[in-house]
Amino acid sequence: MGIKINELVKDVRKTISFENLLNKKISIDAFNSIYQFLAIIRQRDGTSLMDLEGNVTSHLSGLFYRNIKFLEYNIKPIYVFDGKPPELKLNTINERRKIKAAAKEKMIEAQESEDFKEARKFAQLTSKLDSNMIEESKLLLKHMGIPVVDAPSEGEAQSAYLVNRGDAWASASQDYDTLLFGSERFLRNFSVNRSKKVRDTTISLDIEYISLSKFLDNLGITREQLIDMGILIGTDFFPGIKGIGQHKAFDLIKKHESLENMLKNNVQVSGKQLNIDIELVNRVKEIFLRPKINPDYPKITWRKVDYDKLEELLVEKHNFSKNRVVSAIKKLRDLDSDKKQISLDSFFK
DNA sequence: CGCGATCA
DNA sequence: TGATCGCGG
Repeated sequence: MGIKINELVKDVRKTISFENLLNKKISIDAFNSIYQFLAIIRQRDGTSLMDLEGNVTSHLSGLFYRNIKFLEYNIKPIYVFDGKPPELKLNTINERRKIKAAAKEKMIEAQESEDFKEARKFAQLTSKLDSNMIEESKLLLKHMGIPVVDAPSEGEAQSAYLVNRGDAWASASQDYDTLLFGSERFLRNFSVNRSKKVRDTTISLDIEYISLSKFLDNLGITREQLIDMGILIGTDFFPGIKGIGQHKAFDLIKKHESLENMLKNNVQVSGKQLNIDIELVNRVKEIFLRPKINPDYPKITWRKVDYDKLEELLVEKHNFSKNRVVSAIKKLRDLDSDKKQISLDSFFK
C-alpha cells in the first residue's frame, strides 16, 4: 500500500496535464500499474475479463490500450518489474494474502445473494498476479516495442535509479514510497482520465506531479529524515508505531531530528515510551538508502511495434475481438507512417 | 480502465 | 460535438 504522506505533499503537489509529458520518458512501476488494471477492469459483478481458457486478461487489456495512448502522445513508457522482495516485506505480503482471502469469501457471499455491487467491491480486493501473467505482460510490452527493466528487488528503487541517472524523466506509481527511494520526479495517477476544453484545445487533467527536492525543502527535512518518518508512520517494511501518523511523525522529526535521537531520548508517544529495535531501524533505512538495484540494465530503447505478434497474442491466444484490436493497432501503424503523432503544436497553435 | 455506440 | 453508459475477454 505504501506510506501515507498524502497530507504532507499537499503544498508541493502539482496537478499537471498530459501535454506536460509530451516526449518524456516515464519509468512505470509495472506491478503497481498491473494490479490497478486487475482491480478495476472487471464486469459489473466483479468477474475479471478472461479468455476462453479462463485466463485473466484484464491487465492485458489495460496495458494495451493505455500504452497506445502513451505512444500517441509520444510519451515514452518504461516498465520496471519487481524482483525478489526484501525479507522485511514478507510480513506485509502475508497480511495482504490474508486480506485477499477474506475478501474472496465476502465476494462469494455477495455473489450468492446476488448483490453484484458488493461482489464487485470485494472482488477488487482479491486481484492476484501470477508468474504467467507477469510473463505475458512483458511479452505484450515487447511486441509493442516498449522497454522492460527487471529490478533485482523493489521496482520502485530501480525506477528511482533510472530517473536519477537520467534514463527516465520521472517515475510513476501510486505509492509515495518511490519518494523515499529517492526519485527526484514522481507521478501519480499517470493515465489519461479526464479531459476538458480550454480555448479550442483539449487538455487532460489529474496527473499528480511531485518534485522530491521541493517536497523536502518545503518541509525543511532531508530524505533520511523522511525515511525515519516513514518508519514511524509505517511502510511495507515496518508496520509503524500505533498512534503516529504523518503529522505526528513530522512534528517528532522536527523536534528530535532523527529517529535515533528519539529512541535515545526515551520519547513518549501517547503515554508510552517509543521503542523500536535500532538494528531493525537500520535495516529498513538500508532498504531505502542503499536498495538492491541493477546498475547495468540493458540500454533502454523503444523499438518498432510487431503488429503481427501483437495481434496473434491478443486475438488468437487471448480471444480479444479482432475488430477492436485491428483498429487499435491501426493507430500505431498511423504513428509509424504519418505525422499523426500528437505534438505540442496541436495543443498550442 | 478505455472504447465505441448512442443520443441530445 | 460532447457527454453518458455499457461492455470488453
